[in-house]
Amino acid sequence: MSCQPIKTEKHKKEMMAVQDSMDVLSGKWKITIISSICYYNKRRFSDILNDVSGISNKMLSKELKELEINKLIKRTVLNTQPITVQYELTEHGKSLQTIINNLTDWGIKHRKEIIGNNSEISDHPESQNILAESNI
Amino acid sequence: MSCQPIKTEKHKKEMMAVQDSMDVLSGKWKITIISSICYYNKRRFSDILNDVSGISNKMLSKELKELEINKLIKRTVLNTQPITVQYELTEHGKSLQTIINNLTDWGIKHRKEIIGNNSEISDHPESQNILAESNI
DNA sequence: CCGTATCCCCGGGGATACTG
DNA sequence: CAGTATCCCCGGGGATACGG
Repeated sequence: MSCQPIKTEKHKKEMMAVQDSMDVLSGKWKITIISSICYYNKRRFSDILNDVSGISNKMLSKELKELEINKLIKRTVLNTQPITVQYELTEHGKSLQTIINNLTDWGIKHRKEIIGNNSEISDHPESQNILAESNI
Repeated sequence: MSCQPIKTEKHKKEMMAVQDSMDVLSGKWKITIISSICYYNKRRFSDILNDVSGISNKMLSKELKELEINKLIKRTVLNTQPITVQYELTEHGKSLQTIINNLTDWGIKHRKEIIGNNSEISDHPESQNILAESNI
């Protein structure tokens, strides 16, 4: 176990890196917004507003701005009447695609997992409510 | 473009899956907590408290409970004096390892990216402050 | 050591209305 | 359509103290 301190150093760096990611990606709607833009390639403000269920225009505007500052998305004003605005991932933003895909796959898997486990615990339909606040 | 509706259906499902993931993983500290447990394999309450800089015992307790309800982590009380509690990933929780690793890699990449872009914009050291609230 | 309970404050964030 | 401004409320979450 003499290698423990070295392992710990490594883990600390890994933890810091995760924190760095979360500084940019946490926030109630960021990941979902990015997913919308990612899957549709180019997406307008009002479209994202629909994609991300529950978000307000105020929050969408705010989070888009933050993502833009962090160079993850690019904002383009189109010469339409009335004006529309298009959002797309930057090259750097596109490096998140893997993560988005993983999260998508995991979401599907998780849904199955939870439903499966619940029916193991009890057959009562009411027990479905146990799944922790999955519909805030 | 007659395939557009089909594509849209697919994207909607993908978006829903991401939302499902985020229902469980969002929350100010969840991902970082999971990372700590993931990298150290088994981790005690007080250790996680140290790993996740800034978190309070109240929040750690709360988020751990939620993760446990969602079957991502397993809680074990050890017969030590005084009592200690150990957390580890469940099998289902381990399926997040890929995502954690990706987030770690991306964090490192992102840090380089932002510093790089900033020095392109300006040589002034003060411009470092532009990086959006990366140290809340 | 591992939490829970209590107090309390601030700001996240919704609803609505307005401008370019 | 895209976004900003204003108002306002509720609960997230910190600090502290205590119990098992």
